[in-house]
Amino acid sequence: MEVKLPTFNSVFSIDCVIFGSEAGELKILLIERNEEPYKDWLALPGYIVEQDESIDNAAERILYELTGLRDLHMQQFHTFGEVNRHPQGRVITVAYYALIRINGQKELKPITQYAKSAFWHPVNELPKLAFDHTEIFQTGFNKLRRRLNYQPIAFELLPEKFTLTQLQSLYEAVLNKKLDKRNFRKKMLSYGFLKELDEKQKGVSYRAAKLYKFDRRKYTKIFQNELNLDS
Amino acid sequence: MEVKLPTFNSVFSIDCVIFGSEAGELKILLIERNEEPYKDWLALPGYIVEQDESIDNAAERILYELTGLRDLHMQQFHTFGEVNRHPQGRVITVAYYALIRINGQKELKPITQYAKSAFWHPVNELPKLAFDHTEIFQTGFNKLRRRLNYQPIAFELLPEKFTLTQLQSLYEAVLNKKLDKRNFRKKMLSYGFLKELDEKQKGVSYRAAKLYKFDRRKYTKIFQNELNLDS
DNA sequence: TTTAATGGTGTAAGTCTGACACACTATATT
DNA sequence: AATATAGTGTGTCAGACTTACACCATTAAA
Repeated sequence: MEVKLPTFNSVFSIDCVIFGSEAGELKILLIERNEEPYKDWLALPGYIVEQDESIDNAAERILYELTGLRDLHMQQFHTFGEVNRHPQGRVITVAYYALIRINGQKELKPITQYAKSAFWHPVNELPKLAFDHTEIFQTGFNKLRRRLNYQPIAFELLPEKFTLTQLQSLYEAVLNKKLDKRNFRKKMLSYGFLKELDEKQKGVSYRAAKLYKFDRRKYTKIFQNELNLDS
Repeated sequence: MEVKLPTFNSVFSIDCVIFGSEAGELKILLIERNEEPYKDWLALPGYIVEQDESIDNAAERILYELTGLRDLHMQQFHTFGEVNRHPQGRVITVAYYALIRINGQKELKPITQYAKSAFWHPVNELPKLAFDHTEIFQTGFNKLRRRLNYQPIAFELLPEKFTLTQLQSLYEAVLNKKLDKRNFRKKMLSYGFLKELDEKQKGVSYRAAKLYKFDRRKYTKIFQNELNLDS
């Protein structure tokens, strides 16, 4: 005896909380909606999952179609399933987040008509967002904070070569508190996955700082154990 | 101009990974399915979400209907959205987990016909489970491990009065490694949320151990800050 | 009374954390 | 050439925490 699946019971969608950093400031990727409901509002990039794609793939596709960005390593962090999240019916959403270095090369440009534009916006002074996106953003931001405490993920946000001061500012922006310069440097260097370069910062009108880069091989070696548990 | 929601695109369900401990052994709650597909297989308690209930409510309802247990504090930990998880079509599942003390009083008894029975099974030597439930269980177990490292959640699993050795055994079962007795006791007691009782263990044929209970008020006070970040 | 089984306890070495202040250097300005 | 400016780069100490490690105490049963 075959038993059939019940008919579909929900609309299923993805929202993306993408953090970037630029000019020492932590930013988040937003789009301007071009569709009702909330037409013309700002929102997190998000859309509906297709029936024949996994949610991880859907997240990549949707982000790409709405913003032009691809190949980020997004991770889901929470699923929002209240009944009245969407004014027109039941929608359940898995939220993903990722970190990325912002650089001019990667152009932000929606592929589909559903977004008018995509752009980076500072995480402070965030405007009102469509749907429950403010809550989704907050949850994602908290997740990022907690994670930063036990995994050095900040490198994803920085250019390839960076100074220790830049790294520290980023930590301070995410954790929202001042850190002690000497202790911060001591600790970061003690991990052993920062590679000191023979280069210095350029174009500054004061003593130039040494540049470092992130040694992913050493990092992986060191954080192997923690990562193994991370599924 | 009104734009309608697309028609529903998925079946949405919940699975529950419920940990309990009994006789010093860590166990998980399973059901015997009474429905195709996977009729007669063992599985995690799980079922389909209704259109008019939030996923958190759905999780409580479903667990109750399949096992008779209620009022646990479940938390979602991951959403499974591969395309071919279910042999009959697209199903997306949010997995929840919770900890509970097993005691004889709470009878396990399915309310609905969808489960033949519900029972506790040791987490070691787990049999093959229906669908991708083995993977869901593993992910949940890893989550539990990581969480135990920064929150003393083990109390949820123990009877009201317990000995330090019982507490330690539970930690060892979850973390899957031996701990040093003296260091473990020192550390647990140093937190200050264990209340020493004037009672001792009974019915053992060796020196009886002191009983302790968990002081939830102090615990909350101490872990307030960490919890605030935990959304 | 002896045995078997588990309960209960302290110390020392090493590691990590957090607090704290000043000289150095590159450029821009006069 | 001298000086101002702005951020770079560095060491130490105290306290807290972590880890390793071994033996006597108590109870019930034989």
